Amino acid sequence: MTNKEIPKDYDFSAEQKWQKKWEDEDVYKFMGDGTKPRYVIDTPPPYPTGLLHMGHILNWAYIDFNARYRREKGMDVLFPQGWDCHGLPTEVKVEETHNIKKNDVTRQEFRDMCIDLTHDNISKMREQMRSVGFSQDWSREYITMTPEYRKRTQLSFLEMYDQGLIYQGIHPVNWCPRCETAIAFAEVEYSDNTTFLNYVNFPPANVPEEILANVEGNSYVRAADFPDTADSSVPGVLIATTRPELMSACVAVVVHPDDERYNHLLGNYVEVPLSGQKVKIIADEEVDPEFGTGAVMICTFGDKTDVAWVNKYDLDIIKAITEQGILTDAAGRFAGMELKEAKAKTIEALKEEGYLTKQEEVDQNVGQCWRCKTPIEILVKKQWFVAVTKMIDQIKEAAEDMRWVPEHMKSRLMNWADSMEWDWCISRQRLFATPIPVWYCKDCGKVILPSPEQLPIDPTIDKPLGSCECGCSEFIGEEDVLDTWMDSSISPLSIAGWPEEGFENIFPANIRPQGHDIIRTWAFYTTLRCLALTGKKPFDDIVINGMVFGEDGYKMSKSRGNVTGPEEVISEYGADPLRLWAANSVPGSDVAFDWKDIKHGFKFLRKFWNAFRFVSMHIFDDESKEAISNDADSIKANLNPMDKWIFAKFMAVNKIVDDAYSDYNYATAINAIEKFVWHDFCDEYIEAVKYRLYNDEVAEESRIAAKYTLRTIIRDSLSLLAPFAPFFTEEVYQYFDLDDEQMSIHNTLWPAIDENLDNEKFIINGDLAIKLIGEIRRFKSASKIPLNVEVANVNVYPDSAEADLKEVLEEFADVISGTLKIKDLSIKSGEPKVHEKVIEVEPNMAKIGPTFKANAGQVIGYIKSTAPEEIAAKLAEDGEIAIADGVLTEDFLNMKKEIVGASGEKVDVLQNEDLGIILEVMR
RNA sequence: GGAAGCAUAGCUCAGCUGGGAGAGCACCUGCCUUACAAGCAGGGGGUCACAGGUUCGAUCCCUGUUGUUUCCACCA
Repeated sequence: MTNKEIPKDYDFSAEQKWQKKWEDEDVYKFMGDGTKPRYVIDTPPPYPTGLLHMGHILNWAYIDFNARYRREKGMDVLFPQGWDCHGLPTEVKVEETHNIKKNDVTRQEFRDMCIDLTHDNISKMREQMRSVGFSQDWSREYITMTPEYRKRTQLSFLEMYDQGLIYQGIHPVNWCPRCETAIAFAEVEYSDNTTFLNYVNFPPANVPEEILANVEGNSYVRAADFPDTADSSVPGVLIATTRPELMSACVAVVVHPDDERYNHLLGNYVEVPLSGQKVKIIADEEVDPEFGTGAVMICTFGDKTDVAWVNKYDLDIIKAITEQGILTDAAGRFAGMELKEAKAKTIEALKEEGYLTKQEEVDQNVGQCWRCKTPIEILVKKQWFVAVTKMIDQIKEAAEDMRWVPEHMKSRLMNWADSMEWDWCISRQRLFATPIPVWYCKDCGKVILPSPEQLPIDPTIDKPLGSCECGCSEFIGEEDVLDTWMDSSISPLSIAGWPEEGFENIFPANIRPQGHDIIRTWAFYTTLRCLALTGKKPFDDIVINGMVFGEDGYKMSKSRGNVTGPEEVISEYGADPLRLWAANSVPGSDVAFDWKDIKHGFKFLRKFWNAFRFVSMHIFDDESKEAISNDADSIKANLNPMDKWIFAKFMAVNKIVDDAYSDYNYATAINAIEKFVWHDFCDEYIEAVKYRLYNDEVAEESRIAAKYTLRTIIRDSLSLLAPFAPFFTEEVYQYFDLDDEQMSIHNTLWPAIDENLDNEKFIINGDLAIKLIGEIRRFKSASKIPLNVEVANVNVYPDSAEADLKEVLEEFADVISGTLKIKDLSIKSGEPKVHEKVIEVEPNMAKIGPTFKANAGQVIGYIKSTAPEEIAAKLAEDGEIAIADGVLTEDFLNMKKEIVGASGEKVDVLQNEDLGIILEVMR
């Protein structure tokens, strides 16, 4: 490909060509044959909305960097892609687009529509992922709605049921009246609003003993059993409530045991206004006497505390709300009303009948459905549960055994585990989800499970293989379906092929990348499920990515209008700059999108391209081709000190970048690469090598060594950059002469460290030369001498006290004079004819501190209070100053000197204290 | 109410286990130097939020305060 014209500017429009090449050549194929160490990524299965947003880009960019890096390090990488299909949003979308309600068609028809929509969305997102250059092995794709996946989900249900970890029970559940389904606590989010706290008088009720005897164990007497109506005007207990519409479900009044206002009333009964039941006054420590009136009515159920109290005191349950959020017959005159209406009417009635004494505004934190934002209710329903509370300790242990990046994210999971009070409700009253694989015997009601071979099943359609123990052969299929987290929480098992033989070779995964917003759901549930099903933790490392904010610093949202779509960036700058933006961030922290960063990435690639273009003009000719292919070893013997410098620098950068990639510190990696390529290689090395390429007087060996160095550095730099910029690096790589032209850079290995060139001395020496070059450049710049104009003569006077300095400079003399166009450069011995004057003496804390310890302050005081010249004079005479039980020498000081007087009027004198060098420049 | 993160140059952020602080962008000054002017060379700019403490020495460790973000929480 060397004869090909290399375009003047980098053209990113070829990106898709490379993407196709990679897929055609199966560059990302996971072999799984054990010939290479395996590296398994438990990629998140996104919800198929049909649109990839910046948050996805950030998350997947991290995953892709990691996958590509591990491949370069010789690992067999499994980077699968899954899709978490089931859920309400798709159902809603289907209803919208087909303009139907889910009950207008059969269950199967509705599901089919959901499946079609999901397939469409997946293929859109798959294309977008390709356009960003993500390197999934698409042959390993999984889709949670397919029969194969459902089989696994249902099998996992059966296994956990057999272990007693899944059970059916009557429990309070969080209920979304709009979605008409139970939801898990993890799906409840809280929002602040204000409401009225209503002060309601519960008048005293004198319930006769004989009636109380009939209600033993219960805290309340139904209005029907003791209809005597109390007088609203007689003060009983004043309770404060934000939910007056639930008064009909009140089963007790609770106060703090030490509250003197009420403790004489404990055990007495009061009448609940409007609905008329008589409830007992009981005591509990949880009541805050400071809030409201210090007296609380317990309803079944207004909130989570009610549930706790009902359980604690074994109170009766009055079902006051239907699944649709309508009041039941228990609500008497308010039956059939929606909650909002009932609340208004109740308050009205309380006012009219004289029960309501006061209303005050309070802040409230109300739980709502995370998908539709409808306030949740607590209902008592028969539901399926996973026994989370049995497994808390195991989960915490497993979490301790994982490597969390960043570390502090672990506490989110730990806190969540510790706050777990209820089991995980996994049944949902929806359609588009994995069916719960059970039947009930029509006669005896026994739960009938399918055999594993039968799976997947839909119990509303399929039938059990045999009949029930009781002889009955008619069954009712469970209509409820599973929470979608039941699907996605087996992802690391699914990608490993569980339960098929050999899945242990691919499980646990090496890494779980995910957002911090789903630690309490996905990470938590996955850990739980994998422990239950295999006894093992699901992954070794868990790397958390942050959220993406818009350019204005707020979370990207349509309503705020600060959304930038990835496709917008890609069409303008290509995918690689977008990836570089993602790279330049710290895992776990939130990142703001910024066009400036995109442009910077683009500029870096163009800089790299230009460097390559320059290099390409020299390394693809016959001379270097032949020499390099024939005898690399003898070329290495001829490396000039500048060549050794850039090689040694490269070895150092190689190690830094290698470590950074393996620690997920992508910002460190990209910054190190950029600094090396842009500044060390382009600004310093290329400038210092040009004279060897252009000047015919330079020996051929030197020229070939330069070409070899240029070629190797640029080639190997591509490898460091390849995980970040796969398209760009492939494009450049393909210009190189290859043994196998079809080979992709993404099938090549990480550059090895050359021990002979990994030498810090080369770096130190080269840095010295570069500083000197900079010093003279600065002089030319300040003297308005164009950099390409020749300078007649420069005398260099290295400080004779600095060991080896003269030798090093002599080694670099050619480079220095060649780079700066100095006609005659001499490295002199001895001192120039100038005087030095010490004008400032600064203490060197790094040396004084450890030596003088507690006396350091005294030493510093001396240095600051003594004239610089006096200190210099003493040192010049004795070489040391006795002070504070110690000896102060020049090593402990940073002395700033100035040159006084020059050796001749036509000579400019420069000095560089760092280097210990004085220069005489003759123009 | 509980827990956690963050606070460093005008802006966005780096700063590994304590030894007088860096990058990019922005700004200023030069230069069309045969890869690159969307470039190169040079430059200005910071009591490292505040107050204490440990230490010879703190941007870094400890305590508190303030501000900010996130996660969690039953205040009826």
